[in-house]
Amino acid sequence: MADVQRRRPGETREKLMTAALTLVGKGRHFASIGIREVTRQAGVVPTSFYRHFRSVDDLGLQLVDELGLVLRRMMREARENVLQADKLIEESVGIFVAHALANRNFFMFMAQGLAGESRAVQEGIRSEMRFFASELANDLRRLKLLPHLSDSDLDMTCELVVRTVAFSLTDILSISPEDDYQIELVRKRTTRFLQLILIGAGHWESS
Amino acid sequence: MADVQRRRPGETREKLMTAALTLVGKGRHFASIGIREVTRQAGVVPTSFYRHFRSVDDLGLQLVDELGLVLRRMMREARENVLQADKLIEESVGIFVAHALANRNFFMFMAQGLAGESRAVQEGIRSEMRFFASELANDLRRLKLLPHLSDSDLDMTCELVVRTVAFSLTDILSISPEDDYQIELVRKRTTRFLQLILIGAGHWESS
DNA sequence: ACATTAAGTGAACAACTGTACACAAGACTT
DNA sequence: AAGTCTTGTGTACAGTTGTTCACTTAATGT
Repeated sequence: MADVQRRRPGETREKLMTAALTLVGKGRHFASIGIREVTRQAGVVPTSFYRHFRSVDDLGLQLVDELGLVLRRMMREARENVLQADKLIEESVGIFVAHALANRNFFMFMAQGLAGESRAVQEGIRSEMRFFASELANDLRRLKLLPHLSDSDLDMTCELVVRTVAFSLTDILSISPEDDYQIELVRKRTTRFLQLILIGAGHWESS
Repeated sequence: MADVQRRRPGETREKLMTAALTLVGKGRHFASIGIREVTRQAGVVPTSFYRHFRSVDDLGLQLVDELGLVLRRMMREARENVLQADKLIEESVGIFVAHALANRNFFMFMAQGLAGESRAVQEGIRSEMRFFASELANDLRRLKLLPHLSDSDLDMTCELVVRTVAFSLTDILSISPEDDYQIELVRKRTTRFLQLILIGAGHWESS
């Protein structure tokens, strides 16, 4: 009945994934979302879900993959726009905040997943963060900043940077997106956090 | 029927709260826990729940209060045992890790709540962290460490310290509690994070 | 000593959940 | 042109959920 199957392939799949993100964006926690709820939000019959995902956790895993793409886009933009080293931190934080606001639902999913129910999702997000940190370390190495640090100390520093920024996510996401003033506060504070860390790294002595 | 009401007052209430924590400890996310599930775990009839809590979120709020007590106990122990300033970080991290392992469920609840479903719980945990950070700042002020920092810069530093430690929670809690080796790794890494931050604070110039 | 309250119980119900099954029709392969 | 695969649909069902209600009994206050 109705119009069946004149959609482009993968459309329902996308609809289901964005539906899940939408629910998360509305304040629901991913762990408490059910199959019927997602399909309802997506405007699809519950059975359709199984055509694309084994379970909600499975959908979560595929969301992590897409999250990886979002993070890579952000990284690329940062690399293109951050030119002078002296404004490096400020600009990077700015780009991060902008992306966090633009992809609010995605980053909410990320923040939730760090202590979420599914071990696999948890590990996936953690792994994305590690990747991000190692890329950051490569960039800093290439730019010859912090040249006195050993590789492992540089890795440690970048790990700490990434964690600090990730924690700021929970700040940003708990603010109403229109509250520019609060957002600005978080931006400044995060910048100072990173400055503090990099000053520490500058004076760190790799034994 | 059965033996009714020869328990001491508040016993069922406690049973319900520990039941919720137990479920969290078993890997469930707090946001996905229902009333019936809690009462089942507590060995109590579903209706009893309403005698003590309005909803699961309400129970969560009361858990946050108890979490505050746990954190204060930890703080006290740290204050009593950390004597020489040079081992301050190492010992503090050690005490933290020990408490995280001893009160695993509580700290899991805390980690979950930071990006949880209930706004109130979220704000509660955040507020506990702020309190902790400000107490830490007071201690550092009293000990005359970092005397060159302005009050607000010291606050910022302590905030960063607390966040870093809190993030380590997700590391610790994702490790099997018997895996001493991995725990030791997290302990060492967290210690280095804090050392890096404090070195940064040592060279920070409050404008 | 008696009335009130606090804290427990069991039965009931409508709403919702995940999942299985049989079916339809466009898309792809040969 | 015919057959297979993929994707979407509707129906069905047993199990679970939150919540209400009427009840019992120990504890408490006067």
